[in-house]
Amino acid sequence: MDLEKVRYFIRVVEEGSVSRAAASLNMTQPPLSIAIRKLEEELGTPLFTRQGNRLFLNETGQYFYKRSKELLFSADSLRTEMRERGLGIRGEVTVGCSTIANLTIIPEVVKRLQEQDYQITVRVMEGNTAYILDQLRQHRMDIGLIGNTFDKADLNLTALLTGPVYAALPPGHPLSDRDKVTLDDLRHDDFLMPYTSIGLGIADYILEECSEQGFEPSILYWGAETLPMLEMVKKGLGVAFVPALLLHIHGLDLPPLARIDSPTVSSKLNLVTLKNGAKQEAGKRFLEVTEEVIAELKESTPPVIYR
DNA sequence: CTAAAGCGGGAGTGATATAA
DNA sequence: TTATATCACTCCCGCTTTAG
Repeated sequence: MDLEKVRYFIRVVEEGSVSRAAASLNMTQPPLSIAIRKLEEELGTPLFTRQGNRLFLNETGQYFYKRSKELLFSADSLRTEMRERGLGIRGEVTVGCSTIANLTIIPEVVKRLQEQDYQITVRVMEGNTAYILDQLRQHRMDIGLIGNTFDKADLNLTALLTGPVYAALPPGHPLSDRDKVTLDDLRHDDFLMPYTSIGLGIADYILEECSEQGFEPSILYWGAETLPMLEMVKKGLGVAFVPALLLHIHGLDLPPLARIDSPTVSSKLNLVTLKNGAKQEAGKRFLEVTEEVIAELKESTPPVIYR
């Protein structure tokens, strides 16, 4: 069904005459008469009853008029929606990230998108690097924010943030009043290590640094998530290692933290996308805002007070 | 493979027939 | 007289064919 014909029909109904409708549409009467007849033929039912040379909208026509108005309204909405999608004002973006990124960066990004009147739905899927890469490759995810660094032929990796790593110290630890510590200071502690599934992560840098300082740490636990490890620290089970980003989470009850004083031990946040993935405008907008949030994060002082 | 030519159909115009 | 239907015609757009 041709929307143009439907538009013509509506005009004929609203003007009450084919001739007047033709004049208001800046055309002559014949094609409009033909358009109405073709529409009736296509629908298989008359929309008007004809008395001599006059048209009167019949019951079917009245119903069709109501539905036509809805149809055109819907078509207009669709047009606007598609235009806004094209401009990146509207759309959906699926992001994979760690719990920490989801607690720090994502809320601020969503807040700004809302403040700027973007109608972008952000779908967040928390998970480890392997899960995020898998979802990206299956086109179920547009953007990944991950801590690990790696080199994969089909993926683009961009560094967004590099910061220090903090050692979370158990209650009563002799170094708990220190601002910074070296790994050598912790050589007799049990380590709770963040597991790296793919590429290089915090644990790899720690192991490398320990090796340089001539010892092999006692690893009590390997875990994928930081927050459970912090609970283990509070129970006095060992020392955990957390990225600087953690300090930007509001309202966490953290154990004493001391910065690891080392050039090699760092925490990163990388952006990962599929190299040949479709770049939709909503995704680009999300990234712009994310980069803005991260730039401000670098400048800001973490809200967490630690010793 | 690309660009021009050819072709057909749809939509429009103006003139006119037709009906109340 | 007025409004719709029909006819012959033009124009334009998009598709197919053809030539280089």
